[in-house]
Amino acid sequence: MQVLDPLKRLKILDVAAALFAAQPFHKVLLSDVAEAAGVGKGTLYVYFKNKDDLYLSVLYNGFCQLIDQLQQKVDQNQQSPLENLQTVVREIVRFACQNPYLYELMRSVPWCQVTDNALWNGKRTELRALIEAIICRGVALGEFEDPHPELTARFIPHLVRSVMMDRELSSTPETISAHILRFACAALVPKPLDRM
Amino acid sequence: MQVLDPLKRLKILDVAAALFAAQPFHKVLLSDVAEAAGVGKGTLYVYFKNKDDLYLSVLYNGFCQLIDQLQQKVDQNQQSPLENLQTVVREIVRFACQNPYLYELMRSVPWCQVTDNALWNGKRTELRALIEAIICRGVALGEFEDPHPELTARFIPHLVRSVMMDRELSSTPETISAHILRFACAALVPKPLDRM
Amino acid sequence: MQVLDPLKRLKILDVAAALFAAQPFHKVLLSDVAEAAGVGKGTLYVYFKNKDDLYLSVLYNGFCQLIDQLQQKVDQNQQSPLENLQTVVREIVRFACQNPYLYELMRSVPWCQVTDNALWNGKRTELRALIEAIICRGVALGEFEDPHPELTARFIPHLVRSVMMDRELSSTPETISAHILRFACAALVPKPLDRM
Amino acid sequence: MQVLDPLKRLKILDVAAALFAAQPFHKVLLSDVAEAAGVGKGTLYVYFKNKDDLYLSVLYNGFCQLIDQLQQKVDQNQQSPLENLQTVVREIVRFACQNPYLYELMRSVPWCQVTDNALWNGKRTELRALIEAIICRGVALGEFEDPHPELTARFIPHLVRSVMMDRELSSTPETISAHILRFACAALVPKPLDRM
DNA sequence: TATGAATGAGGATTCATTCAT
DNA sequence: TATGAATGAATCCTCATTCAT
Repeated sequence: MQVLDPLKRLKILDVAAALFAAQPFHKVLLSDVAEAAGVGKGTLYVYFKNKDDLYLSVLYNGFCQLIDQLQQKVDQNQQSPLENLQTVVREIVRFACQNPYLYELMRSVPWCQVTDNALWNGKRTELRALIEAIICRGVALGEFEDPHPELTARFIPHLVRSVMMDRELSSTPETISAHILRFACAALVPKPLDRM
Repeated sequence: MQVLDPLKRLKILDVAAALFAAQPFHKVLLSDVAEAAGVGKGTLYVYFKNKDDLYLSVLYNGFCQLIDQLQQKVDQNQQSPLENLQTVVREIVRFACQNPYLYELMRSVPWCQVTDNALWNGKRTELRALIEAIICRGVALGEFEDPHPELTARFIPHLVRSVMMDRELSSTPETISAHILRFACAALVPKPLDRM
Repeated sequence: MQVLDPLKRLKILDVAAALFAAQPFHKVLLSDVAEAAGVGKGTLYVYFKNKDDLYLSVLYNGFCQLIDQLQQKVDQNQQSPLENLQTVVREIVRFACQNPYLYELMRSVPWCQVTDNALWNGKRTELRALIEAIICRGVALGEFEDPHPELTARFIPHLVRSVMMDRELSSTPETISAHILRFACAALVPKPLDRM
Repeated sequence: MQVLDPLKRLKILDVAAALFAAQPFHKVLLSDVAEAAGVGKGTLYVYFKNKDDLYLSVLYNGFCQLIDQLQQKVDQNQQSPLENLQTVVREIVRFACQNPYLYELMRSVPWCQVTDNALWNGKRTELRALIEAIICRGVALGEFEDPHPELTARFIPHLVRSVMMDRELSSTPETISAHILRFACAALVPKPLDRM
C-alpha cells in the first residue's frame, strides 16, 4: 500500500503501540488512538485497513525495529560469539525496557488472520536465526558447546520476557542482562570438567 | 460461593480455558463458552460473576491445579534439591503438555481490574516461592550456587513455555525436560572451576 | 431459521415495510425500526441477520402475501378466464392501494445478494405464471386472443404500478381497475362485437 | 451554474447514470463515480452541489434527452395521431435500449427533497403531456377512442419498462415496439373494423 | 437452579464533504 | 480549476448481561 504521509503513519503506530500494550485489545478504542495521534478517526482507516490491521502493524513494526537494531549492533563491530551474545541480550533487554508494552505484545502468535502471515513468521524466524547463528558460530569456534542451538535460541527472548513480566522487581537493565547472561553462558560455555 | 454442581463448574472452566487460550479475550464469546460447555448462557452467571470473573477463575484454577500437583510430588518423597528441581521441571512440562491452552494462558499478567486480583497473583507468587525454596535449600546445602534465586525461580516456568510455544518441533516431554534441566543446572550447579 | 416469536417477527416486518417504503433504504435507521416495532435494537438482529436481510424479508413477505391472496381468490370460485383476469387486476390494485409502499418496493429486482436468490426469482415467476395461466386458458377456450401471453402477463403488474406511481391523481381503486381492464381486454378479447 | 467543461459534466452524468441504475443510491459511492468518470472526487463538487444534486441531475438530464428526441421526431414530419403514437413508442424503446440504466432509473419517484424537485417533476409531466396530446388529438380527430387519455399516457412509458426489465427475453426493439403498439392500439383504436 | 430471548450501551466503520495546495 | 487527503457525524452491529419463566 502506497502510503500518503509515512511520518503520520509512524506517529499513529507509535501511539497505538503504547495504547495496545497498556490495555488488552478490546479496551483500546480507535477514537483514543485517533485522539492520541492528533488525527481524525477516519484518518486511521486511510492508513490501516481496520483495527486488526493496525494492531498487527504495530507488532510488525516493533519486531522490525528490534531486529534491525540487533543486526546493526552485531554486524557493526567485529566481536567474538560470546561478546555478540552479550550484545544481543543487552540490546533485547534495553529494547524491552524502553518498549515494555511492545515487547510484551510481541510474545504471542498474532491471532489476527492476515494475508501476509508468512511475512510475519519470517520475521519471527529471522530473530531466532540471528541468535542461533551466533551460537552456532560459537560452537564452530569451540567457544560454545550446545547440542541444541535452535532450542537455546528460542530461550533467550523468553528469558528476557520472564523477567520483564513482573515489573515490581524494578531491577535495573544491567542486573537483568547480567543474570540472563550468567544463565545462558553457564549452559553454553564449556568448562574444564563436565558436570551433571 | 456455595456452588451446587462442582462438576458443571469444572466443565465450564475447562472449555473456557481452551477458548481463552486459543483466542484473545475479546474474541471469546460467552455464547461460545456456554455452547461448548453444553449449558445455557445464563448458567454461566450462576457460577461466575461475569466474563472477567470467569477468565480469572480459569487462571486461578490452573495455578491451583499445578501447584497442588507440584507440592504433592515435592513433599511426597525425601529428595535432594537437585532431584526436587528435576521433579518440578518434569511436572511442569507434563502439566503444560496435558493442558497446553491453560498453561499458555497462565503466562500473562492479568489485566482485568477485579477485586480479587490479589488472590490470583498470590497463587502466581506461590508457584515462584515453591521453586525458589528449592533453589535456596540447594544453595544452603552447598549443592547450588545462585546469587539471584528469585530471578532463577521466575525463569523456570518461562523456559517451559518457550519450548511449548513452537509446537512444530514435536519434541517429546522428555527432550524438553532434559534440555531445560541441562540449562538450569548449568547455571545452578557449581563446577570445579569458576568462570566469569 | 427457527423463529422464536413469529408474531414479533411479523410486527417487525410490518413496521419495517412502512418505513422502507416511505424512504430510501439508507434513510431508514434500524433504531427507528426498533422503536416503531416496540423492541430493542438488538432484537432486530435476533430475527434478521442484518439490515439487508430485513429489507429483503420485507419484500419477500409482501410478495408471498400478494400471491397467496391472488391464488386464493382465483381458485376459490369457478370463473371464466375473463372473470379471473378481472379478479386478478382488482386484487392487485386493492393490494397496491392498501400497501402502496410495499408494492412500490417490489418493483425492482432486489440488489442485495442473498443466498436464496433463486427462491426469490421463483416467487417472481410464480406471479407471472399465475397471470399467464389465466390468459392461456382464455386463449385455449377461445375467449382471448394473444400471440404473446408471456409478454402480456408481464404487463399487468406494471400497468398497476404505472398508475400507482402518481399518487396525486387520487383516482379510486375502481377507476384504476376499470381502466387497466379496459386496456388489457382491448388487447386480449377478440372482437367483431364490442365489449364492456 | 456556469460550467467550464460541459463535456466533463456529461461524462460524469453518464457514468453516474450507469452506477445509480445498477445499484441503490446508498451503494453508489462518490469515489466510484469519480473513478469511473476519470476525475478526482473533489471535481464532482465543482459540477454538482452534492450527491443528491448529482442524482437529480442524472434524472433531469435523462428526461431532457428523451423529450428532446421525441419532440423533434413528432414535430418534424406531419403525421397522423396513430403514426405519431407509433413514432413515440419506437423512440422510447430505442432510447430505453440505448440507455437501459438511465431509463430504468427514470422509473422512480424522486425521494430527495431538494429545492428544484419541481423543475424535475416538471420534465416528467412534460413527457406525459407530450403523449397525452397525441392521444387527445387522435380522439378529437375520431381516430382514437379513450375515456382517460391521462391514464393511457402514463401507461406507455411503463409498458416499455415492463418489457425492458427482463432482459433474458432478448426480444429485439422491433418486437417490443410491435407488441406494445398492438396493446396500446387495441385499447385506443375503435373497431367494428380490424386494426393494424 | 437453569435457561435463552431480549436488551442497549458501546464501539468499529463508512463515506459524503471540505479545503489546502 | 482540479485534486484527494483528512475529517467526524452518522449508523450499523456486537455481545455481555439481565430477568421472566
